[in-house]
Amino acid sequence: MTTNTKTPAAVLPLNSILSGDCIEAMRALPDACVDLIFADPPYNLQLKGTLHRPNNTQVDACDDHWDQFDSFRAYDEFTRAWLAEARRLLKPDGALWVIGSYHNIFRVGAELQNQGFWILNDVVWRKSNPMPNFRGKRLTNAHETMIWASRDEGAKYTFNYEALKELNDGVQMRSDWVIPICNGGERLKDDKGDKAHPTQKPEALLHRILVGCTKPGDVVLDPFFGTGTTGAVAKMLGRDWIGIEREEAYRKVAEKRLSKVRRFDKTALEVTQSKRAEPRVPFGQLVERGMLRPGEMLVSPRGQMAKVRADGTLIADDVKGSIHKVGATLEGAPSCNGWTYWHFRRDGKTVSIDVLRQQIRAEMGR
Amino acid sequence: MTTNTKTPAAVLPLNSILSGDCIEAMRALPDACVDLIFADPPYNLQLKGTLHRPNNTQVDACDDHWDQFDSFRAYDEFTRAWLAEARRLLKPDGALWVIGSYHNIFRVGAELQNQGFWILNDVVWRKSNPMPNFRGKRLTNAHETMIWASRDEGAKYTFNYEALKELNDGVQMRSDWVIPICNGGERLKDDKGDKAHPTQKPEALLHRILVGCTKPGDVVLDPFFGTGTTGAVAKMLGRDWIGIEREEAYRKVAEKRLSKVRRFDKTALEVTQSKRAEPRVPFGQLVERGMLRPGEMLVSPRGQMAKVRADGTLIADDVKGSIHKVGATLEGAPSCNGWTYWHFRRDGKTVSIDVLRQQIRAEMGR
DNA sequence: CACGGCAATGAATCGTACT
DNA sequence: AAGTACGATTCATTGCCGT
Repeated sequence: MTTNTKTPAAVLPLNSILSGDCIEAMRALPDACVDLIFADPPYNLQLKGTLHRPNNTQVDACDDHWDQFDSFRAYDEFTRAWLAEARRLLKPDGALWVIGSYHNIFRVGAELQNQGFWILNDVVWRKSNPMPNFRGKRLTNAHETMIWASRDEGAKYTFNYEALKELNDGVQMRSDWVIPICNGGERLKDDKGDKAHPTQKPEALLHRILVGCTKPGDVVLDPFFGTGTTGAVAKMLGRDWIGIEREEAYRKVAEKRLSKVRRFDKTALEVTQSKRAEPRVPFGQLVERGMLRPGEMLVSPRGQMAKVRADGTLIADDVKGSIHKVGATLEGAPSCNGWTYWHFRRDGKTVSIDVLRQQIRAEMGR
Repeated sequence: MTTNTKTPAAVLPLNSILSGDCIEAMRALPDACVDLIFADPPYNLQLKGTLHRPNNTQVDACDDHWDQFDSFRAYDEFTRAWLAEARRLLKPDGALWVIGSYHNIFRVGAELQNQGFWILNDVVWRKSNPMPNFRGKRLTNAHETMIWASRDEGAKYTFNYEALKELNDGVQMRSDWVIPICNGGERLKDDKGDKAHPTQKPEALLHRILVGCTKPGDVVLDPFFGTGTTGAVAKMLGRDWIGIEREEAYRKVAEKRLSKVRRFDKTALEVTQSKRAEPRVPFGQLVERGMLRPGEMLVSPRGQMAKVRADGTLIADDVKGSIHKVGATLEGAPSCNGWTYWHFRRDGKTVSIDVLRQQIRAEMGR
């Protein structure tokens, strides 16, 4: 695979399901074309005939250690191949989510790290209604594990912190998510009324992932598309999606499902923004506009004083510099947000200078 | 290492702490001599800079030398070596528990499988009070992962299903356990009042593992003993233990701690064979968390007495069972709400156990 | 003594944009 | 590319101290 077989992004097969083996299908896509990948790979180590040893002989059912080892090796090879393609398709600041159980997740996680992905969190899907352990020989297997990883260490991955915090009743979202398994009306059935897919994931899971880790208009790839939960939620949320699925029966169910999905209206898609996303206002503008006068004194919560200078810096004793630097120095702190630290007096009341910044931002919005 | 270097089990260094490197120390022990291994290996955290809270105080990070590895490869080699020795020390029907975070657990789990261990469950320790994510860049890292594995596939490992079910108030124990982090009076301090060990595990965690996966008189090995939580709980529960710890400071703290631990009395250690119980917040959690101690007496409004047992059941005269069943039997009533019926004494006052349930509910409300 | 306020702290892979 | 400056960011629990 060379990197000069690029296809213009304009011809990406957006919002469609590709048929065929996921590794082959990924090879036909250009480098760095997707923002997020959600992957729910098979974890049956025998993979029902889909797994082959490196010499192309088929792995069959086994229970002794050598065969077990062979089976692990074949699974590792499969994992290495699809993860490498997934990595190639990700934009530099893209990220990957992968879900699995104890049968496969340790192998997937180790290979992720080996390839240079940078794990951001492991997340536990805590099932509120799991299937019990009927034989009483083990604990109820009541969760699955997801790994969230950026393509590279230091990448500027998307994380809508405030949005997830809102989803979680005002406290920051944790790494353990309590979500019911997919059943009831959401569970897709085939013509005979049986479940259409053995491991259909709940839309709530994908909703949280896509709200938290993508922006509207992002491209989301699911190389193990199944009956299309990823595509359905992506469509609802106004994200573009690409699915890959080799089983025709699943593709058919997914096509039908997706044709019925409607995008949420635009205002419903807006999520709470971080302050970081708001425009930067230089402190000097407050002076330029006459909201604060040169020579005026600012005061900190602990009673520290500083004088405003004409160039938008402060001076306190022998300390000069920005509102942040002077605040940090006076507090002996490694850093300080001068906007919330400093206050001024008007009509006998003490007011945060951040109020003035908000006034300017409000004017900019008009 | 040949298999004929066996030492008679009689000379096993039971109930003592071995000093030195865990791999070397394990090599000095005979094949197939322990029933259960609990291992809390270094996590290889790979922390880079310093982290400050929003109030500018610095987070006391785990940056100890013993947690530093040069590369994944070095960590894998370390993992391979200690796991191989652990496997050799296990009896054929023995089992291993290992705890870790996303930094290391995938590598440990994969190597476990490579060596022929058979994973029985992965278990999530959901922390009720984790440290938040201060910069809002990721999800709150609110859990750690444990792997429970038998030495071999098909082994007849110990699993006290009924005991864990009783601990969970009559419903099957799940693979996700909500337990607070270790702090307050349980957290060991050094001479200066600082935490004696950066990563001391809560006794409730070990209590559940040892009640569920060992029998009285079993030998429990902890190759990363630290300040001895495994030994302390093993001693309370009447299990023999062996600890290995290379840091003298930790050994000293552990020795002092263990000298003070007392074994629970015999009736408290008997584990229920029957079925029964039903409600919601498990009474057993009060025991695991140390809110009530095995052997402690409860009293009813009419002065009936009952003793708390390690699996969360009560015993009064010849009546054994849940708080509800014992209450009903003593009253000659068809049923009884044990939560309002039973009381315990603290500081000379009589308090309903329902107060403790409300505390747990408050914790779990999040 | 009870209660409230305030400080301390826990296995953490914890910036970003501009010059 | 590297250096500099801005400025955003926390939850549950324990324990001390003052009223």
